[in-house]
Amino acid sequence: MSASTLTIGQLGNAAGVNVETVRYYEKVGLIQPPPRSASGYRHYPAGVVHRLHFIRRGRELGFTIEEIRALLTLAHHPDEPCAQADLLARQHLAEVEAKIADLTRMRDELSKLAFCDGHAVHDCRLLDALSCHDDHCSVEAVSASPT
Amino acid sequence: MSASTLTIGQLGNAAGVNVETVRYYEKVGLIQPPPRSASGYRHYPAGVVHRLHFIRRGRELGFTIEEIRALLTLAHHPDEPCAQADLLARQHLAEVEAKIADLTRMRDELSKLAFCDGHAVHDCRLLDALSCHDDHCSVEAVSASPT
DNA sequence: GCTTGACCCTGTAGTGACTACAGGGTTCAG
DNA sequence: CTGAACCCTGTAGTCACTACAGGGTCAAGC
Repeated sequence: MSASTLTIGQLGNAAGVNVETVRYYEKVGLIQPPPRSASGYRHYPAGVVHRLHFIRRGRELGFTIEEIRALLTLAHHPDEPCAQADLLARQHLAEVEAKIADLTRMRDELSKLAFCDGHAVHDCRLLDALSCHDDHCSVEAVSASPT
Repeated sequence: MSASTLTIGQLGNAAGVNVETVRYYEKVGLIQPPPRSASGYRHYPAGVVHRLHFIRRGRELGFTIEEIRALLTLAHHPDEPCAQADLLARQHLAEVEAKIADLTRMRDELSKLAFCDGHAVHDCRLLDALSCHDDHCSVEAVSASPT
């Protein structure tokens, strides 16, 4: 093999990305289909490591594939203003913050009801909290369902 | 229709769950297939509202379908100790906390690099942060890929 | 030259928890 | 009797991979 190119395994190793994932990124168009050897093996120019690394960093920060596609396009036009990249980052930050708020609510509710340490089920705070105590439905209604 | 039973739409309304989702829960075995009318319509006993509500609350707290299945089974045995429900809740709380930690790291990284407000792309902190600055790969390597 | 094991290929199906049709049938009020 | 609102089944789509099945290729050691 040529010294200046990489097999898909070497590329994956270099960028910290699974081989299957590299092929997936090719399929969805995040990386170009590389030249092939006579036997059909992919041979990547070394620069692709950088692109793949960019993609991985983006994923680690929680950007979607589509957002990364947009960011890569922006990165190809270094002289244009980066207002769009800015907007993407702001929107993404807002989404992440919303998810944190969601999970924090969950955590607070969960830690309120954990833990009863071996009571019988009919006293369990968790199962109790999940159940409904309106007049029109009773615990028996749940328990009555056959197993 | 009998006054004591509910159509799937009425059930969904009563428990705050989408009709399609009710059918999905039946398919995966969270709720029993109800009796059908001559024309094939599902007719639910009123108690199912309670069970569906239990499921919805569980989902809101982030439990998976399989966890809810286990909790429902536990709820059917009110005289056994609830150590297992406890364990599920503890594990789930740990997962939620791990997710919060993950997202918080993301948020911190994101808010560090947002926002450059209209600089050109080659100065953009976001794109810069995604890029790699090791010797073996250059920004040109990314920009060189055709669009 | 042959074997062995590590690597590579394609294509498909699975994950979780729904959601969104397509293409029909039923019910009921006006 | 008509039309809207509801119901049915079954399939495919979502997202970002991951896991095969069932092959082919390559390089090193004997």
